[in-house]
Amino acid sequence: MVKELDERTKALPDHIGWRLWQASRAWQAEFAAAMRAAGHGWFTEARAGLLGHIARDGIRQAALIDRSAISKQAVQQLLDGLEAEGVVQRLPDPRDGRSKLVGYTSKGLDALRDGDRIKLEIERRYVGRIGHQRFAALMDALRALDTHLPNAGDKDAEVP
Amino acid sequence: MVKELDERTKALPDHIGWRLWQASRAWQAEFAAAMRAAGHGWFTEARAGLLGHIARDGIRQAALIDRSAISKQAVQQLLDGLEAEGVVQRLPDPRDGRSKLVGYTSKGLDALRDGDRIKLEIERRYVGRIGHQRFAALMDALRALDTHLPNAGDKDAEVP
DNA sequence: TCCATATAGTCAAGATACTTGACGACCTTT
DNA sequence: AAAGGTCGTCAAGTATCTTGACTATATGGA
Repeated sequence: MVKELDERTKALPDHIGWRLWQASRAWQAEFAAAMRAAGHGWFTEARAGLLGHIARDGIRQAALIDRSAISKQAVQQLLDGLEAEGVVQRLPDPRDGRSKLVGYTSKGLDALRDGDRIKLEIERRYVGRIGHQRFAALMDALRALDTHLPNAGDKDAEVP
Repeated sequence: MVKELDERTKALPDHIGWRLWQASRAWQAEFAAAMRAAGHGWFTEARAGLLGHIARDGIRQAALIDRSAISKQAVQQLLDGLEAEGVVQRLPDPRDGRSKLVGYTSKGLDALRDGDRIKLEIERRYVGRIGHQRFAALMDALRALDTHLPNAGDKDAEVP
């Protein structure tokens, strides 16, 4: 009946949202730490979320805003930071005077390569922990869910 | 070969971390929106993350700090906000003059009840989307992973 | 062609959610 | 009772994200 032990062994929430949140945060933290340890000190979880939407061959900034679940101003500020770090660059779109094309610098592409390696390492560790079968089932279920988020700054996002 | 269409159909990342992140963010957004719609306007995702660690019968603040993956000052500030909203209350620990016991007010317990209902609704929708079997496999794999995070402000968290 | 309207990006200001550092109050151990 | 650890707090700063207002460019009719 020791109170201290009680508190440490007390049951945590055990529903899908909680489990997803815990797993996601743990993965992000592990990945970001490994990236920073690999020499990419500019790497943060917020920036990672944005970079995930930027294909290797670049993307129009407006399309990036569409895909991200954050406001266009937030995207802009993150891009400002990434550009200042020399990870991405914004070039004028020759086909549209309003538009900017967001692409990686060579520094950015280097980071992507390290990121791919780290992802595989983490994945291997996960497979080791829960087995191939469970891991495959996890990916399968997550793909089937195919969740997507509305854009924060977009008032009409609810209308299908 | 329309560029616009290309950008919208271009493949997103498809690794475990990305999928977890997308699923987690979508769940959180859905849950928080439903909570606010249910009259709990004070509900935010950051606060939700903390409340998840507070059992119905309360917890010592120090234990809460232990469990959360954020600094003790962050926990404190979130508690300050929740206390100001009348959701939780901090009482002195009769057994330790330094310690505070964090517990729910009746308003907080009301929110927990609504939260439980909303969780089940979302879960039902997920099961409808991917089927019982996939959903069970998802929960099973996430439980097996049993991820946990180190505390941010704790320098010695790495030492086992 | 010219105007109305929509789209792309930016600038500015502010809120929220964190961080590190310093500190006072209390407990425990010797 | 003195030393050192734990618990909570105060203060200040940073990163991330929001809303609002604005400019420049494109588009689609009248």
